[in-house]
Amino acid sequence: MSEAPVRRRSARGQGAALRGEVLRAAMDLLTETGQEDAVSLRAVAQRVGVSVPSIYLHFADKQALLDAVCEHVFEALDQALQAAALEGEDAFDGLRLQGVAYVHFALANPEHYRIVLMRKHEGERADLVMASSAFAHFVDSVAQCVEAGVLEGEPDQLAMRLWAAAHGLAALLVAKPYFPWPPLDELVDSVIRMAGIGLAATSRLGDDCTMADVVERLDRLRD
Amino acid sequence: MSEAPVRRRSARGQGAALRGEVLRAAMDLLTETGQEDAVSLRAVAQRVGVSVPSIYLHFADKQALLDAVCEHVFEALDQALQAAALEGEDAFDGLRLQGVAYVHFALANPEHYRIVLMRKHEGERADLVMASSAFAHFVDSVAQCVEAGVLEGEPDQLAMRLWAAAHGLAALLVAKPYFPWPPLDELVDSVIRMAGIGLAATSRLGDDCTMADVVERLDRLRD
DNA sequence: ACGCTAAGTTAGCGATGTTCAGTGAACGGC
DNA sequence: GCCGTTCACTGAACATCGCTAACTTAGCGT
Repeated sequence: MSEAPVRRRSARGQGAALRGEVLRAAMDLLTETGQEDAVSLRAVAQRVGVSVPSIYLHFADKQALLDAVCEHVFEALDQALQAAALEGEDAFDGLRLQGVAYVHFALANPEHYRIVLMRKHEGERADLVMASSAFAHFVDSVAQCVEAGVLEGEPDQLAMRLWAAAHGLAALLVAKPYFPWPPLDELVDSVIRMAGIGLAATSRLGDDCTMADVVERLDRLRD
Repeated sequence: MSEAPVRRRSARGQGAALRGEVLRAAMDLLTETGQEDAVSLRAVAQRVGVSVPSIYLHFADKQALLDAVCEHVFEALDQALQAAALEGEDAFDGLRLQGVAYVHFALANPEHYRIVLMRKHEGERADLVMASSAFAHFVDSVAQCVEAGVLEGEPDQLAMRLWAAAHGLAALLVAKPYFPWPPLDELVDSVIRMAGIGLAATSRLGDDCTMADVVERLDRLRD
């Protein structure tokens, strides 16, 4: 139960080395246990082979440690999205693939995703999302679709709407894993398409047309 | 600070009365403080004027108490959605209004919403969502749209997709209140319309058409 | 060898969820 | 009128949590 790795004290200038070890221990603990409250400072300290207060030499408090974890997660998410975007046949298809990749990322790292995006972040720590390049890159992708004429409007506003849809599915799947969901791939695909096509339609047809109006127009497309 | 209401012990057969008082105290504490961790068993007990272990006479553990709170919240949400549905001009418009009402409910009861829908519920406690009549009623509303020919497919599947979109926006607004959101009413309206119209389009045009395909068709509707 | 300081520890505080043994009042039976 | 049982509830304690203050140890320059 109790592995005491007997960590050697860092050399004189290398005090910051502990920071990296603590961070990695926290991330590993999170992925292994799969539940946030298993990541106690005592558990992290023991895994590193160090005493608890030593963590405070490099992180202001537990939340700061979790924030650092989140930063790493956001970078990984950013890379996943950028990789997905490149696979698309065109800009709009790239958007779709990013949506799918987004949900899959959340499913692959549920506890990380929860900490980053399902916790209440307020005040100074709130801009973690904005500070990440992931959101900025996604807005860029949306802007490409606007330039291509597929979407119309302000890219950041459009991006938020798509983000909401993707996050909704991701968050529900993470929070309610035992809900009787249909086969995942189908569900993800359908929700992402719904959002993409819905955004294209609403942004191009104007925001003031009624929903019934649009449905009527859809009828004419039937043939 | 410390109000000790000196609660009188319940009469012989009325032991269950305490359950109601504890439940109400927990709900009030949640709405007043606005943060979940302010609802400690000691805080609840003190507010009721009773000792801590007495709570365990009526709730298996703290989570059971929170579950009971959630049950009440779901009932209120159900009523809000049903009231909103009646305002719609038709079934599809009723769906839209339910979406708007859903997000507004979350914004009005952010901490309750978080506990119910943004926490991990697993195992036996997972069916809290399914057990609530709110979801069933919403599926009924979707079914009416299917019967009216506005949507096509299995109502419960369609309902999940709309739920995902609405929840996504609600969850983001609750979790990131300091994010630079655009004006709320516009945002909510646009996301709900995106989902509704997107679902109508994807369900009627078939799931296998490409997104670019649909966009091309939308172009023809321009005039 | 000495001193300074970086690097880390020991001990402890208050708060949390939870459990166990016990207490006092109300009721039924005799 | 007394007794035993049961109901409603309490006091004290445990383990764990985040966090802090005060202390110790190891390594560098001189």
